[in-house]
Amino acid sequence: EITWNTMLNAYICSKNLNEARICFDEMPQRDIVAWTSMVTACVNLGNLDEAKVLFDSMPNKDATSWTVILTAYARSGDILKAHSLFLIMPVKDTVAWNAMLSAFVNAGEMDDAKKLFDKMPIPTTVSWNAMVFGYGRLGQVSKAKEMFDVIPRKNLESWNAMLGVYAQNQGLHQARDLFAGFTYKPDVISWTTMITANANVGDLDGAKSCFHQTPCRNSVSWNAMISAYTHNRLGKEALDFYKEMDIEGIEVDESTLVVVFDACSQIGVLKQSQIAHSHFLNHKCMGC
RNA sequence: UGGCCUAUAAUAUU
Repeated sequence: EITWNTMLNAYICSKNLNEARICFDEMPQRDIVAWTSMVTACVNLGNLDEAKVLFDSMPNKDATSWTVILTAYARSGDILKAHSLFLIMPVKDTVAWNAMLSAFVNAGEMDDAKKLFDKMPIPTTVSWNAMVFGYGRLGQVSKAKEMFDVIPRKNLESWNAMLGVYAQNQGLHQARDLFAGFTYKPDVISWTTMITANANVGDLDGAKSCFHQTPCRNSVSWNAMISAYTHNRLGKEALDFYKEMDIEGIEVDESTLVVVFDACSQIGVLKQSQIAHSHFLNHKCMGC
């Protein structure tokens, strides 16, 4: 049963829904995990309607399966549907509460989010983190900070979330202070956030310094640095950085292409075509 | 073996 599920997941991971479905149909017995995996697969491939049909035909459902479909509707923008699913699901565990909370948060509905948060039987660090993030999104930095300050057991994500609030609201000095007081070793996300915090107020030297201090730099670090330049209308510097990325053999992703395209629009036509050419070559090798 | 929070880009909202 577990090996069947492992096989099913292998098909799902390779985005091979048809094979997954055949595997699913041929399984001697389909447990709740197999059903939920299939629903998740449909959701992840953007097929919400099919996911709902599958969900409705599940012989039994637990909090996990309800949460999958709830989150799917929330992400599709149908917050009302998500909420009605939340109301009718028979057993709500902490993850389900957090999923509904994030649904409100991502919709920018912080009043609803706060009401739900206050009603949560067992708020977790994830719940507080979501609230911090949500206030920050709306530019309510002080509210975010008040929430952050009362998180009983902060994890690294809590610190990163608060750092992100400052970064997105032009609070470079506050970001620096917070960063200096981290009780965890900053990870690549913390550092990328610091790059953005600097870039958002035009401090490119600061951004570059953070970039160079980043341990285990990944594509996102590079993308952040390239866009630091483009946001400050420095297309040439952005493209120089991209070339460096290319030389270092860092994997280019869709964000890289978008950012570099932006940089191209800031420079001359001749260079644009050269860059476009090398992008094309890189693009052909992606996703292998 | 399946579901929730934090980084870069775009989009939407402001």
